[in-house]
This record gives sequence, structure tokens and C-alpha cells, in this order.
Amino acid sequence: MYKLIKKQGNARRGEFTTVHGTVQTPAFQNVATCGAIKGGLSAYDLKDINCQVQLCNTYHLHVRPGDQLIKDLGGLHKFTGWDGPILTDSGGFQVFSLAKLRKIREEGVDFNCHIDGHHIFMGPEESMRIQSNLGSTIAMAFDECVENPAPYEYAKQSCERTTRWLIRCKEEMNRLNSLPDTINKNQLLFGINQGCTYDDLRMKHMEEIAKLDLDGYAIGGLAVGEPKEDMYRIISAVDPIAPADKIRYLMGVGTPGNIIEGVYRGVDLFDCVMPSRNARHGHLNTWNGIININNAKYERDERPIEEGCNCPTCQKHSRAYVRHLLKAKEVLGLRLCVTHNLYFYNNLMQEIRNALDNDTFDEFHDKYVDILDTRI
RNA sequence: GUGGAUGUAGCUUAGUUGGCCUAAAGCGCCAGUUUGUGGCACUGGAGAUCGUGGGUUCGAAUCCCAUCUUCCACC
Repeated sequence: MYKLIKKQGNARRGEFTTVHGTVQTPAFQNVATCGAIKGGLSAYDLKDINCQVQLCNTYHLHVRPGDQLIKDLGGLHKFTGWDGPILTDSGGFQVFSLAKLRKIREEGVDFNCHIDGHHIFMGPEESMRIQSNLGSTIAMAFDECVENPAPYEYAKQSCERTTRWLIRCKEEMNRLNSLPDTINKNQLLFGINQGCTYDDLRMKHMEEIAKLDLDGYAIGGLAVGEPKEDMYRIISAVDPIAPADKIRYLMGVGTPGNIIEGVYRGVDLFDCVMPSRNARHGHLNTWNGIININNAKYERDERPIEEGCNCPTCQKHSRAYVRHLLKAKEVLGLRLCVTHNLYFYNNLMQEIRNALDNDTFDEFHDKYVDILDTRI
């Protein structure tokens, strides 16, 4: 259940209530594809980095360890030890990212497993069943994330198929939520807007899925190589069409600057692998821009990654030590860096919410939108 | 002092029947890429007058002479 608290321009301050807790929005989802944030963070670490909601992946957990196993062991919350909200991505992104290993047809998608090559079929019903077995808070509809650029005619047909798949997802979820042994009978369903970078397809598609009265609306298929101006234009085009009383989720985005621009255009929810992936490569977010801790200039730097940062890493450790650990390929180095970057992202969202509460978001936008994505 | 071995990029080494060497690799260094995670990844760059000085040769990291470094053995 989404509740809009206040608006500044198109930017929205709200809260989203679920059976696993309430999320203050705008919010960032911490990505735990295989049931764990890469870099060695456990459920007990998530509170320290102010994580509100986690994202796990249907395809990856279906492949390993298997959704039936997770259901038998009590569901994803019990399995991972995280009792807050969990959103599961549907496998739709793997239609894009595993493009060489799959074939699409009306019923669904045939994958060759990326680990051992065995055949996996996933359609709307299969994705919903897996997500129901996982018992996540929010299930995403099974869609096709189309590559960029894509021909208009293909984008149109794919978009129409994604709508047909969405209707099948909704029917299957209603059935699953009414079964006696379903782990989370209150599982929510978000639909996903597609249409590549074609404004008319995007707007028409959003109109159609808005009629289905879903629990939330996502904008998918962006940040897949298109110029960021296209991304911002599409968000602005579909924003007025998405139901105002439902949460809006911009999938897979992005840099701190992307997030600020997204909030500016009405987005409530984000997720992205960048903070964790970049952290593993030594690229660390600060309020002055991005530093590469591997650089020689940090060899004897006794300061924390960012002075004034309250993250667990900066409370205790120097740049010199963090750099040493990464250079020495110690797993603690990854953990400390991922901890810092995810804390930064969650803190960024907190600062955005504070700015909205204080009606200073426009100033916040102008001050930080460029600098946070700059390399220093 | 005598005999032997050694010397090629910051480091560790490859290359020594003279020509494909305007010298190669790994690590390190530097820079870039990363957006619903097939990624602890990938791409690129800088960096060596081959210990030094002579010589032989059309041509030398490679052969010869001298000299220095380091190491080993013997006295």
C-alpha cells in the first residue's frame, strides 16, 4: 500500500507498507541476486547500512539452490535471515542479459542455463510460481527487457507480448495467493512498462497496464545503453500516466545523478548493481564524487574513505588499509568497500527524503546531480 | 687472489645455433568501462638505448675483449 505524503514539483515523498514492514520512499533496493549481497554482507550487516529493502533474483535462485528447496526451508526470509521487504526480479532482465543463451516465444522463454547449459523454460506462470515459492514481498511481472537500440516494429510487438504476459502473471498470482500452502498469501505484483525509447509505445503501454490495478508500476528496459537524455525523457513521458496512488519503480538505475533525476521526475523506488559492483573494483562514492581507492596516492592516506561518513568502514578504517586489502585481494577489502557504497546509497536516499520533507529538494538536485557522478 | 656463475621495464622472468627483437610476458603502476549482477571482471596506456666501454659483422640482448655488480667455491 503506497501513501503519498507530499510532493515538490513531480518529486514524491511517501511510504510503502507491506506485510514485511514499511519502506520510506524514495528508496533504494540493495541487490542480493543470489540471496546475498556480493562482497560478504550478511542479514545482520544490512541494518548497519540502513538497508530498507532487498532485491533477489528469480532466475538465479531457481537455478541454484532451487525455489522448491527454499520453499521447503520456509521461504527466502527465513532462508536468508532478512525479515524486511524483499522484491524478486522476475527473470525478465535475464531475457536481455543472457540474450545469447535464450529463445523467446509466445508461451515464454527457453534458456540454456548459464552454469551447466541445461534447458530451462520460464514463462509468466513459471516465474510467478517460482516467486511464490520464494515467498518474496513483491513479485515482478515476467517481461522482456529489450536491447537498445531496437527496431520500432520489434519494440511494438515485444511490448504487446509483455502486456499479454502481465495479464497471465496477474491471473497466476491470484491463483497462487489463494492456495493453502503458499508462504506469502499477500504477495504483491508490480507490472513493468516497456517500449524501448519510443515515446508513443511507452505511453500507450503505460495506459494499458495502468488499467490492471497492480500494486506498483515499474519502468523497465532503461539504462541498457541509451543516452541518459532518452531515459529522462521516457520517465517524464510515462510519469503522468502511471496511477498517482501507486508506487513507481525505475528498474536497474543507477548512478547517484540518475537517481536524483529519477526522483525529480516522480520515481519512488530504485535498484542497481553499480554501488556493489563498483565497490568490488575499488570505485567508491563520496559526496565530492567517485574515488578509485586503488590509486597509488592513497597508499599512505590515513583518512577514512570519506571524512564525516558514519558508515561502519569509515568509523574504523583508513584509505591506506582499505587499499591494501583490495590490492592483497583479501575478502575483507570487498566487504568494507561494499559496506561503504551501499551505506552511501541508502544515506543518499535519506538525504533526498530529508530534502523533500524540508521543501529543499530543488536545491539538493542542483547541488549534487552532477558532482556525485564525477570522478575525482 | 684464483676459478665459476650472474646482469633484459619498478619487481620476477622469457628470448642466447647472430636477422621474424623499432625486445616479450606476468605482477606492479596509470587511465577508462560497468545501470532489474553470466562480472573479485574487462579494455587500453606508460615504462627497457638488453650492466658499462670497446670490437667482429651487411646486421649483436645473442659472438670476442676489457671492466664493474652480485653470488658461489677454492686459496
